[in-house]
Amino acid sequence: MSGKRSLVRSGTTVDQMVRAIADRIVTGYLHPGEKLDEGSLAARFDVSRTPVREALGQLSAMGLVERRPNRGAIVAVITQEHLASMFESMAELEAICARFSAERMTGAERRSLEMEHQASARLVQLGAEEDYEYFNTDFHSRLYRGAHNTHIHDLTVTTRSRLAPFRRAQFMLPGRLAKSWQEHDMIVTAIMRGDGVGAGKAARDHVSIVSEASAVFAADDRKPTRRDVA
Amino acid sequence: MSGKRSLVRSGTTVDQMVRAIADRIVTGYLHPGEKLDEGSLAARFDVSRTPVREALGQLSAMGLVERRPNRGAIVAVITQEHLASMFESMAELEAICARFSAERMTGAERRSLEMEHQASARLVQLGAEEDYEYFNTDFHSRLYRGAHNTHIHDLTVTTRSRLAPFRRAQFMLPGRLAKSWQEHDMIVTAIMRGDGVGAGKAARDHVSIVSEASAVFAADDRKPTRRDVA
DNA sequence: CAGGCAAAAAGTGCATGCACTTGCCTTTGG
DNA sequence: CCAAAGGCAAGTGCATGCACTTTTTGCCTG
Repeated sequence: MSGKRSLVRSGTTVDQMVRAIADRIVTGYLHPGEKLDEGSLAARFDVSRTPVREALGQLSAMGLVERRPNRGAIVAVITQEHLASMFESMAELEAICARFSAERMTGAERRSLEMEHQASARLVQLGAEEDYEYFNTDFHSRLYRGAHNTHIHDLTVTTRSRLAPFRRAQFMLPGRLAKSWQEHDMIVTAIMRGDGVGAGKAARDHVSIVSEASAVFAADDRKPTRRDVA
Repeated sequence: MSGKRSLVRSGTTVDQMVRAIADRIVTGYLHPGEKLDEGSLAARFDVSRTPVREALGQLSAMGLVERRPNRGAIVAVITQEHLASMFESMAELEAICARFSAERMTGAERRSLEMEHQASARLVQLGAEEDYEYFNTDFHSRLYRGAHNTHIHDLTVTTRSRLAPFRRAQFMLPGRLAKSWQEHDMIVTAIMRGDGVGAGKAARDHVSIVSEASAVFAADDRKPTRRDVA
């Protein structure tokens, strides 16, 4: 290939590739079932096929990509059933995190959780979709960290990221901000009074509702739109 | 490298390498912190470094291996804290599986679970450690499958395999077979009567007890024994 | 004799090359 | 006109080579 690398590299090239491709999958820029040609990807990112191959291997280990021996890689196709199972798992994982958070969060964690949560009420009033989404991610991250269990944290984060492409559906639901805030409020309240069971239940319900919304949209999202490269 | 491959290959070479190395880690043949030199591994399995590198990348994505850029790979070192978090997660995951199993297992699944469980009582009487261990694995697999949730199933299986090296400790505990059987019995009974909450609780306790036993042994398991290669 | 430095050795990271597999398209015999 | 065969192009899988980074070694100096 030519001489210069276009991107400034922070980690290794392979890491960059993993992040770049994973990002494109998670954000829905690459669609399930879409072919991932090593050569094209290599050219696209101006690296050789070797790091691309390694990246695809890792993504395949993470479940974001499917690899058929000798037949190339595609963005992992998620069946309706598997999607449902992931949402259900997510609900359970969030429930665990919320329960543990209620039992284990430090005083500082609790205060900061509640403060941020109260502050976010303003975003709801303003209807600031995007800002609220940002807060929402942060809110859930707090629950995951608050569980004080690194492994659950990891499982939850990766499951959540795998669901990301299917969550954007809920954006369109009317009144979802207010509803989401209400549900968060249930969780926060339970956590503040140290009610693990209540927090878990509230968190599970919260995810379940998102899940139902997303599943509806996901169902007719099967158009094979290709938007490959510049 | 020379010409012949020593092993008969079922999948791709990389897959073989992943399995081979993962197996050596999970079975404890390779110790946490042990250096994984690409060249040596390549020579050991008679392949070039390329597939070894890819395998290490995937294992790193799975968390079995740690990779420091430019500084090689080592078998993932699991801190006491992370180990505890994995056991705790395992307890929760098993609880979910048991709960779902109680609610969702088909008639056939329930019958076969109970039959096998009853049959295993004989292994306890005989003190057939190894056979019981085999049954035990099968028993838990049934719970994971019985949950009818592929994602939870996957999370549980991979977490379990990551804990495998630390579970062998419990082998030495006296009277553990009978105790384990009793605990299984609690789970089975709850499942048979469709008591999800009860099954979950019983499963959680079951794992917690194993966890405590293992943690004790794991604590003084830090000797850096090397048994590299032939 | 410890500390530090430089050169060599070891080992990683990526690019490239080639053999092989797969999919497709053409051709040919029925 | 269809089906099987064959060949071609595209693409994957692995080996090898080289540049670069880290680690080690051996020597020198204070």
